Amino acid sequence: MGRPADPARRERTLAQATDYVLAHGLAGLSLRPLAEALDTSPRMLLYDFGSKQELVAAVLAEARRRGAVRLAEHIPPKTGSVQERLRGIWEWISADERAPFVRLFFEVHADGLVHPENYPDQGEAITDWFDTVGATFRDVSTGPDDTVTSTLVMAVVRGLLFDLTATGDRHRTDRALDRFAELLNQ
Amino acid sequence: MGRPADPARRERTLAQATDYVLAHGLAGLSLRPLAEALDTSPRMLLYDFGSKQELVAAVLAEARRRGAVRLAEHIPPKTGSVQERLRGIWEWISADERAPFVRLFFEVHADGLVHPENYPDQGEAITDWFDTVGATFRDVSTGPDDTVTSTLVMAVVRGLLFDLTATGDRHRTDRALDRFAELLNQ
DNA sequence: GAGTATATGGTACGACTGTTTCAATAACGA
DNA sequence: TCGTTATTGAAACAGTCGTACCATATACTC
Repeated sequence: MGRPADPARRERTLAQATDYVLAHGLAGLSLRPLAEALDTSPRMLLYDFGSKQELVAAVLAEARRRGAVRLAEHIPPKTGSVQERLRGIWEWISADERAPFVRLFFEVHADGLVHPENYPDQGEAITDWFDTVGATFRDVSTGPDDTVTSTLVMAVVRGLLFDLTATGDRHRTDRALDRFAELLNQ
Repeated sequence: MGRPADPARRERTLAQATDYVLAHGLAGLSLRPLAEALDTSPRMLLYDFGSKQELVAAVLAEARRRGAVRLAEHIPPKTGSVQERLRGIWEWISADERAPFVRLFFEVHADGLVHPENYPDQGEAITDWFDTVGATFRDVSTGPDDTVTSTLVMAVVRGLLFDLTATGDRHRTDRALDRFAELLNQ
């Protein structure tokens, strides 16, 4: 008996908080401004999530979940040349719409380097994509469980994303990716 | 007349502060703990640097200066194969001794994505190395002012550094670099 | 209605932040 | 010694932070 719990509220708050973090970043996140933007109170945020740390963990999990869904929607077809598939991934992940995700991705990585204890599953964020990427570039892989090709492809993508977000030079980064595609194809 | 100024104190403090930031990171930097570790006071830090923001700017400039010096000392020789030169750069920059620099590098980049106004010369941190890298890999460049090869090489290095710092998997990242060297050599 | 569990608002605590203010000290030239 | 400038200490200011406490309101069963 008693008033029934409303789990939907927590989920709604989590979704909005994730939007907020994607828009404003993780670094300066503070409960009071966040609560105000979400039309709630710090009191309720702690009531639903226990502590700021748990709230952040939930937000990051939700962001990762969203990213995985979008990636699944965009799995490049196995048809086409290596260049086409690589360009497909690059164009998708380097598009302006993905900028908030990319920014949060870099932010979490940097924070994890200073406070590794807060990110016990940081390695997964890297290796999670290997199955997908490895399957996509099976024809240029060295074998069935070739993690090296996936590692290199993702390193190029992340490294160029790093460059692009820092310099904004899309032309140069696009051409560098094309160059890599050519090398990979030989 | 009057007591003579002591510019050496500011430089000494700057050097120690740079050590501290390299050791502890930029994110949680606070004047009081910093001052205590440097055996001085917040009062003196502001006296010498004006504000925390200017202090941070000075520390980052100093860190960049140190990095440039170390890189200059380690310019890989133009002799040897592409693999050897690439491995030389990778082994140097991915060594444990460089970890504080790498960490600060990623931290500054991430913070710059959230607060671009604080890092007006962020692009330089990327393009600065192009002359050196381009000269080192002139034999695999497409021309005298080929920025694409430099961009790609540095992207691979940064991307693999990202992977290595997140997963700690040195074997896999080392092999990925070798794979890239093979591709580049053809 | 009573009983009960969930959901909130308001407020204050203790710790921290960068920075300022005021005063005192130290080292020089004259 | 005196004037002058550089240096330094102690304390306070105004703000923010995450969080805890206490009361109250709400929605349900019986």
